[in-house]
Amino acid sequence: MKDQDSFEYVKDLFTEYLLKHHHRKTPERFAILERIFIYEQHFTVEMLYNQMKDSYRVSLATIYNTIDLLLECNLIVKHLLGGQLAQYEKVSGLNTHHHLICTRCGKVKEFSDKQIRTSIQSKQFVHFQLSHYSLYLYGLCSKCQAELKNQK
Amino acid sequence: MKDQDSFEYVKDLFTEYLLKHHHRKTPERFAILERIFIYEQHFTVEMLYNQMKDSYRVSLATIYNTIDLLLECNLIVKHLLGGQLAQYEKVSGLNTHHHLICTRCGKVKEFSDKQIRTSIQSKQFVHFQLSHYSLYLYGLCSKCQAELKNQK
DNA sequence: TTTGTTGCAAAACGTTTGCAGCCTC
DNA sequence: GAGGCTGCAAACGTTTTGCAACAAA
Repeated sequence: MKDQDSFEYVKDLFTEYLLKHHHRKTPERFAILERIFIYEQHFTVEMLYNQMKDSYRVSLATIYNTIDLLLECNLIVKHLLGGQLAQYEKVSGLNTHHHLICTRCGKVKEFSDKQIRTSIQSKQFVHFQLSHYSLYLYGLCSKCQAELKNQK
Repeated sequence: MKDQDSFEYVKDLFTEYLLKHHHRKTPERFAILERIFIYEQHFTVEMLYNQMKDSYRVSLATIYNTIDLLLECNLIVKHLLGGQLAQYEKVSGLNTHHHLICTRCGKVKEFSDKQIRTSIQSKQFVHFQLSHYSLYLYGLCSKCQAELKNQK
């Protein structure tokens, strides 16, 4: 059995999805998927575009196209955190985490809390079929707290 | 003591913020604030711009400017839910709610759950000063569930 | 009087779209 | 061979910016 976070496993899932929905298995799509699964942190389309120049050059249109497919099959999630660009993140197995976002410098930090996870996941909805969720906590990071203090 | 959700109360808070930060108390800013606090649901800049034509015409630049100020003093919150436009919402007192978002039709519904609220609000952070948070649950609304079923 | 704010229009920005040619299937 | 996919560039729509005129302090 393959490791659920390995590229091979994810590649299989994506292949299966493409076949099922009669989409084509193009080399561009797999090159993009491969690059995405290297990121440990959030990534943007711009990062992907610039950093793939050396390995397998693809157009922005293709990147957006592929990202849509990956979102549809839940291999990545999209975060709109207020900056210019949308941020994306690979979905890695079981550990859903939450986000701390500094409203001053925009820095994003992840954390995980079992009690919060449980309270959300145990919630039952009558008319809603939950697939995933995002929790964003806004506030000031330690650095910005210190800087604001010094300004006074 | 004024009702915490009344326009007069909110106006006072905004005035105080403007004075404290040496911003000017312009009629445009209060006209925008007044219109915003009529909305019971989310609103967009476009809605604000079109609907203020009759009462007090302001430019888009001024609307964006004022919205930034209202965000800074936590009288409204911003939601980036994936559509073209950013959505905003007035902050009304104590009842923080959460959002159910249909990934197919984009419809947004609110709900509130005490256990979820408590688990989030009781969380302590060492290096982070929490100001507010947003929880978005993605999935399929009942209508889209039915429509997908019929397609098969 | 000073200078922050406004309205207007142009610019900027990420993202989407149209289209001819290519390459899966 | 049919038609989905790609790259390119133009288009799109929201948001930001520059600037002269205005008005709050």
